[in-house]
Amino acid sequence: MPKIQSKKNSTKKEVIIEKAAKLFMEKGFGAASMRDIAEAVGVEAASLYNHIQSKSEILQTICFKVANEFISHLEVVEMSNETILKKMEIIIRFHIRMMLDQYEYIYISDHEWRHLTEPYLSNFLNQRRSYRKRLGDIIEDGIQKNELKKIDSYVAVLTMLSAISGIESWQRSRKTTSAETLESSMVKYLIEGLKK
Amino acid sequence: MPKIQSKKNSTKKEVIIEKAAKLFMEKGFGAASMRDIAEAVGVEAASLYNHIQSKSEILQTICFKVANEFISHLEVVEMSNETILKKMEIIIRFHIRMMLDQYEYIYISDHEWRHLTEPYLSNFLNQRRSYRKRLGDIIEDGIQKNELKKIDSYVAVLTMLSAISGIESWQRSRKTTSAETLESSMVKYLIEGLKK
DNA sequence: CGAAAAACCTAACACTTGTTAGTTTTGCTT
DNA sequence: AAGCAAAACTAACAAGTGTTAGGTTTTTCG
Repeated sequence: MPKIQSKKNSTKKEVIIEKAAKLFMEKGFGAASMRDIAEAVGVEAASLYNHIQSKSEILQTICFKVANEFISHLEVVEMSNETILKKMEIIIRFHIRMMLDQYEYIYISDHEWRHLTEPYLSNFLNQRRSYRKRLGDIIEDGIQKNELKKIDSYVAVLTMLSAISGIESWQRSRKTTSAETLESSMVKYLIEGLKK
Repeated sequence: MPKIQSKKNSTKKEVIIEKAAKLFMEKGFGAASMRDIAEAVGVEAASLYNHIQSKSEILQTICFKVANEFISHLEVVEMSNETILKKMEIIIRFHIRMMLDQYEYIYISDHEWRHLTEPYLSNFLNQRRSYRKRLGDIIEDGIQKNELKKIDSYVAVLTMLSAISGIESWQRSRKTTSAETLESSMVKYLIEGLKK
């Protein structure tokens, strides 16, 4: 029977990854040491290796967990019977929500993937390229159906995605700008620039 | 008389910073070692210290060079007699151009500033906050003058800036998407979402 | 040329890195 | 209470970190 940890119904491995994520975000993957992570978990560095195989594995877990969530969601949207505009809105909202709910994981997957080692690095980049391609296809579909402004679909995808994933610096002013304001304002900005 | 280096009319210090920038971008500030930088310059690690004071100084130089360029430009735009919409377009175009011309420096200033040490870190963050505030003020001015859509100005600034600074991944597909296409498509996207 | 200055080199420092080995403690099941 | 496995510990490793000291070569310039 799998070992279940005290708090939060989470494995110790999950606790380690969670604490590591926070540190990777604050100091960067390279600058956050195993001893830092161990201290955050409340244990000696060597003890971490009872639960994980390497520092790299932590980064891999985080990056692919995020990638898989986005790909799964995209699959659902692609299959759905919504208008193109609605599809785009759904995707944008999903990205913003992910950013708000799982800020640290998303941040790491966005900024620290460079430190992945092969073959994980290539794998990750392939998945990302494919995701963007499929998003671009949706937009081109929308242009052809005359639902969207005529715009370079690749640039539009990049603009959209980076606009959303750059909300990092918003995080600390959560008090002055609520999540709802952020989401609705951003959707408004990003969608009304697309609508014909 | 100041020492002038062989190629490109640049000081050796500038060469070091240039090479370091490339490495900081590829591997991150923490993972790029002085010995890596030295090798790129074609010299031993210790010799670097004839031209710079520390690894930190390189990062500081890059971050504040970028910050100053943006602030200077903003000052000019603020003083000008353009419409608000035109002002925003000028700023957006400037950001995109900077991204294309000085990709490495901008990338580092955007992503590696976390590794600045005090008091430079606080200083940098203050400058950034002030820049965004002033950009937000322009937008609010535009809303009041009925030139722009009614939108949360802070969210708009963040959306705009992060959309632009996230073009990192575009860099390697320069062949398929020209700089002109990128700039015009992006301006179209970002401006027409603002125009009333 | 000859001297001063600038730039470079080798060697070393004190410290941190990820990780392994071997041992001891913890906590559950019989 | 005994036994067993999981998980913690201490100690150490080889390699890499930024940086300094001191000596040697190269460049500059009168």
